[in-house]
Amino acid sequence: MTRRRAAATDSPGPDLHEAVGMRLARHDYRYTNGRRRLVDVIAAAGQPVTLPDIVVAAPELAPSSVYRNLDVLERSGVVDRITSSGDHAYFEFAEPLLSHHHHLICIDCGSIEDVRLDDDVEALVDRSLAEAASRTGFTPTRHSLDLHGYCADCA
Amino acid sequence: MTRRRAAATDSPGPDLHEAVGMRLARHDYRYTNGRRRLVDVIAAAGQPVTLPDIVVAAPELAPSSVYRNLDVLERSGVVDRITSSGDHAYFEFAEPLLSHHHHLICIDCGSIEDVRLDDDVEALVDRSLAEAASRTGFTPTRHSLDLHGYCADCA
DNA sequence: TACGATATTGAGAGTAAGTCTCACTAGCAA
DNA sequence: TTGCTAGTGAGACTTACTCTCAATATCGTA
Repeated sequence: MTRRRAAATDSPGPDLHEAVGMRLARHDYRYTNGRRRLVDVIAAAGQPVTLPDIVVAAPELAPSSVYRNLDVLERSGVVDRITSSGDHAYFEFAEPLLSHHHHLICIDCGSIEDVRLDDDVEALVDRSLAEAASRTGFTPTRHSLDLHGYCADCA
Repeated sequence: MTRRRAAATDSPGPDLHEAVGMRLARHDYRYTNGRRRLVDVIAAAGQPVTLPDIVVAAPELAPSSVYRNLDVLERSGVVDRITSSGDHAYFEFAEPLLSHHHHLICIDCGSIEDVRLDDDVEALVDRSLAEAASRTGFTPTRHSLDLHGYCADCA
């Protein structure tokens, strides 16, 4: 409600679309108009979005296509899927399209907000986790450090 | 497959049932036979379980009752729900019934394994998160630090 | 122990997030 | 332009989970 990662209303720079296009091409996917529009909506939101958020912001996008394209974007490393306890999954840009951060997840209304930590904390967490994972033969790709509780509205 | 939190096959001590019973009573819930059986199954698994896991282990439990009782146990602070990208939600005992730990989540098969970190890492993470949360008016109840990647079987 | 009030149970119907199908269209290579 | 393949969209479909309601178990009280 209060914070925005950046100016949320203006269109993203050409660099974002270029980066997305390259990731899609690397996986032999085309960067169609519908996918470009979807990327625009996610960028404009400036925070994790659900499918209803997307189709409200861009009613011309067919829900079935949005679901399919979110899957394509996830496979291409453009988008991360966040599954909270709410009804819908949330989506936001993956690293490094979005700088590393974490989430404040409201266990009442299910809303998700972004938060960032100090670099040295991140480094320590990564080292500790990598060490613990290697003991069990696990190959990590990313970590998610989320805080569960009540948002300002639900407290 | 390899690790077990404790002897997984024998029945839990009376202290677990006592602790669960107290938490239920605090929320005006009864500790019925079905709920006791459900707690037994979760304890015997020694790792996060899904609804199919539960009804396979205890076919006498009706799925609708298991869902309802998992909800009751979650409200009472007995159980935590873990929503991964897989089809089913996972459930395991909440703290302090189970000591603080984190998860290795396989992004291929959806399996979830437990892992523990050093206390000083935990303390640092908690301090950093609490500080970041207080800035936005968020009231934290717990944190979840999960590692996403490929398990030994899917790597 | 018996009884009354109420929480819980279980079978099945219902809900809805997300996936699949398939005819049609857009994008790319030659 | 032409042919081939990837992408689209409307709607049917799947299924994890919730809701309903009559039957039953549990608990406090006498």
